[in-house]
Amino acid sequence: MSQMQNVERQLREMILGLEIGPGERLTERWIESRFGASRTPVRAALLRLETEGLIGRDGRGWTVAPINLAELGQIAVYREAVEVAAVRLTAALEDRSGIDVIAAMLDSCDAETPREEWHRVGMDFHIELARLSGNEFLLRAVRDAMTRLSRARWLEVRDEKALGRAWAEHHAILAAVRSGDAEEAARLLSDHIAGSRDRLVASLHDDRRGLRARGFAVVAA
Amino acid sequence: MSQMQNVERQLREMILGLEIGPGERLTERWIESRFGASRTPVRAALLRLETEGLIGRDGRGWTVAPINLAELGQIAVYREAVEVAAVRLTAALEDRSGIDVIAAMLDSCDAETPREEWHRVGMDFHIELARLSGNEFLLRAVRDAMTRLSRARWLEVRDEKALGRAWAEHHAILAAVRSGDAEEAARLLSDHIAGSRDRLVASLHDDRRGLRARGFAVVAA
DNA sequence: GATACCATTTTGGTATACCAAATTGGTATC
DNA sequence: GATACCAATTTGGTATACCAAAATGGTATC
Repeated sequence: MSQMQNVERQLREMILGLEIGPGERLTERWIESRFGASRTPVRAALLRLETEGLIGRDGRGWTVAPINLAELGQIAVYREAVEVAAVRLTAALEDRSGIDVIAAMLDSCDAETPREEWHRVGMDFHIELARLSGNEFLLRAVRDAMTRLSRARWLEVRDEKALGRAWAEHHAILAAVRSGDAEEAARLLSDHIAGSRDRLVASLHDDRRGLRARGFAVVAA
Repeated sequence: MSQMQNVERQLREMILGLEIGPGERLTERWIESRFGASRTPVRAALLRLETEGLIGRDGRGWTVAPINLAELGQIAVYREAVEVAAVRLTAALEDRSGIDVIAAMLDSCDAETPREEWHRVGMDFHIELARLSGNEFLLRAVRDAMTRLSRARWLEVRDEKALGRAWAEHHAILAAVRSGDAEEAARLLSDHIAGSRDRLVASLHDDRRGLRARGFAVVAA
């Protein structure tokens, strides 16, 4: 594990965990002193985070990517395309063992589970489902999309009922995959993604003043 | 245009143009002397090319990505997902002017057009069609897929008849988009991509000995 | 030929100096 | 307050030195 990878991982965690907020300036010298690394691995880490869309350029300097409401809609279209393609492949597979693993992962979440874990499992459901497709490009696309959505999903106000509904939808998708019904799985997944996007955009839009009050950059376009 | 961007652009061109062949070793010091740059911008350029899938790691060193026949199949599935999603969005648009630009681009190719231009326009057709969708993620996915396919498509043995057929398919897709028939456009595009993949894989598989004789790394998995 | 050993060379990770470009903050003027 | 000017500071692009890890090639042995 090189220094570069360490810095990249830690920065990613700080950004996704909102310790460094959307829109914040990032300077190489700050990162160096923060992580006790020299400029070379820091710069390499920044380059990699840039390609993940977590940071971008502001003039010459670096900033953390803002929460972009318009982008959420575009990502939803993108994820629907790649996730549905993946779930069709997965539903055609004979080996169902991977589905059981995912179901167990979903079931590991209960009333005692911390919110962070619910958040992670909710995203991993999609990533792991795509992994079962065996298509590396679809997997990477889904993982990329979930990373880009991670902060927004975390900021979304969700109650127990919403979580319960999402989990029920997850299970329904798994059931369709398990029974080899690719059309049904695709339809359920499409609906799930669309519903998820609508609730997400509405929640963040309603709460944008509150988010901005916390210093987060929230942009509409 | 920084040194890093210059090195990245030139390296990409050399790789896509097969001046540096699939599987070849790349060392930072060679690149430095080749382009008269120092290590820092060279390393940054390498990192970026790595995320584009054009180069990868061989142990600690760098190599140009091989021609991977299995990957071609996976990319085809991926491109179908994202290109079809994009063409559906585009077919729903009221503004058809972008379609005319693409049609004109296709028509710019004739018997006098050098092969390089046919190659570029053939790929740009897909990229520009995706651009019309207005979805940045779909556009980037299509561009990424075409970049990864570029070398293989160049190496594919194609005669005038094959090119003519591909161009007719391009025009048919455009016509469906122009008439707002998203289903027809999606179907035609899917068929086009599947046909294209089958011919590509078959051509490269048939010619793999010849390619290896040229020093190109061609792998099946 | 195959294998082991070892000295030498190569290579990528890192640290740091230098410098131009950009930013910031203070001051003056209206 | 708004605007202009400018010195000081900050910041990222680049160059280069250092070093550990990896690779290479020669030699010895079976």
